[in-house]
Amino acid sequence: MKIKYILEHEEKNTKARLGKIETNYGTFETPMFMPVGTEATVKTLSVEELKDVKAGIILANTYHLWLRPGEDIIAKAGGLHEFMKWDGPILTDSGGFQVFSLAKPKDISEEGVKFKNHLNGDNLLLTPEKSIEIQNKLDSDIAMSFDECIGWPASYEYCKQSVERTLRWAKRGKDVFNNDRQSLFGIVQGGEYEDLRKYCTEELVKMDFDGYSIGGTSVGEDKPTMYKMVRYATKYLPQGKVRYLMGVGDPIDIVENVCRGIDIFDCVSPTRLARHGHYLTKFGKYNIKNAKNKDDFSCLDSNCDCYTCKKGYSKAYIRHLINAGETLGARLLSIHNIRYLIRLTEELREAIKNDSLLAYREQFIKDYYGDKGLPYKQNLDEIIN
RNA sequence: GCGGAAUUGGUGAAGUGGUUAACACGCCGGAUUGUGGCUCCGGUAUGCAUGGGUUCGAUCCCCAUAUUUCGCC
Repeated sequence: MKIKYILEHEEKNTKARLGKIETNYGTFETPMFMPVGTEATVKTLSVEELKDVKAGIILANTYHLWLRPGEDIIAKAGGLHEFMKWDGPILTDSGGFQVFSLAKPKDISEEGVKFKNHLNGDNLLLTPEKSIEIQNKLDSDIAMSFDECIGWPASYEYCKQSVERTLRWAKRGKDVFNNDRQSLFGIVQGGEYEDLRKYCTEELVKMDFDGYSIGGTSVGEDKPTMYKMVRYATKYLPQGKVRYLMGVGDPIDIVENVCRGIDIFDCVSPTRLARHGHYLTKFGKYNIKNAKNKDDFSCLDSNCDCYTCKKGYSKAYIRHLINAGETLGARLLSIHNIRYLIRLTEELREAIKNDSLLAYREQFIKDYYGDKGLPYKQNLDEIIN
């Protein structure tokens, strides 16, 4: 079956929504943070650990799995769930972000995008049809349309033609889509221009996707710009379908965008930060490598319910592991960071349920930024109206 | 005991008779957003073994001392 989004409650004072999504591999509540497992693994975590941090769904990457080990191997294994032994929901990204991060403008054409396989130098062409075909074989629960993710800033003219292309690519992908057990999302592009975001959203809605996501964010723009881009899309999206904001995972961005009507987020940050020795807490982001942690035998965050903190692994020990390049360090911090972000969405759900999201947001900012205050000018108007 | 060579920051080391002593590692900070997994960006010797001397000026030249190291007896 396709996924089913059930809207349970709309927060009274903001655009936030409480809901749940039913899939073939279980139901999860939204808003939800989705850890990234590019190579069919959330880096350093076992599936038991993923369950333990209460991940409702994870993301895997079409581009990477296409190159290695190849979608046919995964299909032969019985699909991605069976291959990686994860029995929860999976969303596959289409490769659209690699258009932004790996391909050069000259490699992008109407047909698709040329890539160079870094493993053996092969020239590869990824097209909307190919991306969908791969995702159909991977058998994830949610497939993403192949879009053109552009950087920021981008001119109106470039965004406009890019939106048109993304819409044509969305249509081409939808036409060849062939997997009853899988759902397909459209991706809203349009840069920072409201009329383009609106147009793109409305055209995608006409095509009737199973859910919608917002792309082209966290590509270098400032926060207020990102929040506007989000609002330009959520304004025109149907209430009965799920909204997924791609690539966003700074804690404040999760809070702000939940307020603007987003249901799902994904981001590499908790695992990448972990590998580089950073950890998140209610009171901000910290660097475990700082010399002051050398003999600090307290845990990362005494209020945290993650395995790392409950077990009582100390800052001094984790600092040592990170400095020594031991993978357990990255793993303990990844568990902590992912749990932090998922717990953040749990708290947001609770606040939505109680219609107290604005107060929660206020307190979050106070705790996380302290005396420094918000690093940007807030616009409450956007959240409320 | 005799003779040679060496001595530059936490480490390995470049280097020059004349403003800021290269580079690398480490260390100390910071960055990281639909992940091309050890990446990127900063900072980090007021001093070149010690004491004398030559010189307008010495880390660089000379002498002595110390230490290390090699060879010979």
